[in-house]
Amino acid sequence: MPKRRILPYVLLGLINNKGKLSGYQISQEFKNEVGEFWRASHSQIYPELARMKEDDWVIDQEDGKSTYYQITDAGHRVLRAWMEEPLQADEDLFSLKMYFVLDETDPLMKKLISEELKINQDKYAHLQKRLQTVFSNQQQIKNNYGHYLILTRAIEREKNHIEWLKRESDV
Amino acid sequence: MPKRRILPYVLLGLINNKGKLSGYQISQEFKNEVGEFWRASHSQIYPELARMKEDDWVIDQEDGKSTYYQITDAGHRVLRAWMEEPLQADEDLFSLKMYFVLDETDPLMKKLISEELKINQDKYAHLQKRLQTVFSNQQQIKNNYGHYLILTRAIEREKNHIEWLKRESDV
DNA sequence: AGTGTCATGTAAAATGTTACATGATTTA
DNA sequence: TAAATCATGTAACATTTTACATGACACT
Repeated sequence: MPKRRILPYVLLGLINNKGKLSGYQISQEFKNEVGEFWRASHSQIYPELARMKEDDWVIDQEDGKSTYYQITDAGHRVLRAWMEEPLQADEDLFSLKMYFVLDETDPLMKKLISEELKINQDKYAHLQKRLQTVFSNQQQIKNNYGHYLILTRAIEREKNHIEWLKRESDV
Repeated sequence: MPKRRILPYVLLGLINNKGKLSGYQISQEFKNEVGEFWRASHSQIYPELARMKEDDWVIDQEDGKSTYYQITDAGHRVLRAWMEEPLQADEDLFSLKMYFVLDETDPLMKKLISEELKINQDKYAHLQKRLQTVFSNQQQIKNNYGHYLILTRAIEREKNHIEWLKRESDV
């Protein structure tokens, strides 16, 4: 199975979040929070926007200086379908998809949190087991201290993330 | 400036960590912790190992079944030089480089921690400022709740990471 | 007049993924 | 004996980055 592309959905999500955006504005958006999860250069953005227009996911309007893109109904459906695809452990799309949820009462919010919680609880258990098997004595810690540090740190980070997810799912 | 490749250093680091590894073993290593920070398919690994052998970063020895690679003195110097390059805010190589530090007393350990601390303190301050500017009233939170959530979460995550780094730098 | 930013686009190069291939060995 | 895993390699395809290009406009 070929790996699904992410870029078009990111562009769609950004355009949807802001109402309308030009290619240049999108490239600037990647300097903000969304850039933590996904980045794209302008040489990817402009051709991608053209493809999305071809597919009628967006419509464009020029104002002489810039070309602005707005999402269509078809684009909305495509974006929504992507956002509702279940999270996969190896894709790490939680924050990105969450970023595109606008309304606090959208049930997708709770769905994303519970899926992410499940994934992270499994990951936490896995890391705990790894710690036991890889570092069963002091000598192994001493000889691979960096590995030990990042593994214990990963466990702490997962624990922290799980606590936050639980807090949020109870709101 | 062309972006430096990471893959050869990862392979070098893994080989150095384990003493000797075959291409297949390296591909299996990516299922473990290091896979959190970097991944490569076997179709990347084998040609890359061949290139590294060409450059005398590694030497190979076949045992009929597998080809094992060991790091050379030249390879050691290349790996060390890469590990000692200062961390950059946009590269996120802290955990990966840390993973390749074997000895608890290696001064590189403290260096990496202090560089990462500096980067993350700046990032923390930046995120705090973003929160103030982007979400200055309740309405903005309500209309972009996902963005608000991941931003506040990012701040908490940075805070947690900074605390851990401070704890480790005092050890 | 020169630098920086806005704004868009294409081309070339590098990098990465998936598919195609093969053969040995191990396990059920 | 069939399926799974070990083990390596190449080819085709997809994606991303960097470089090349252009022109307007604002600021100093």
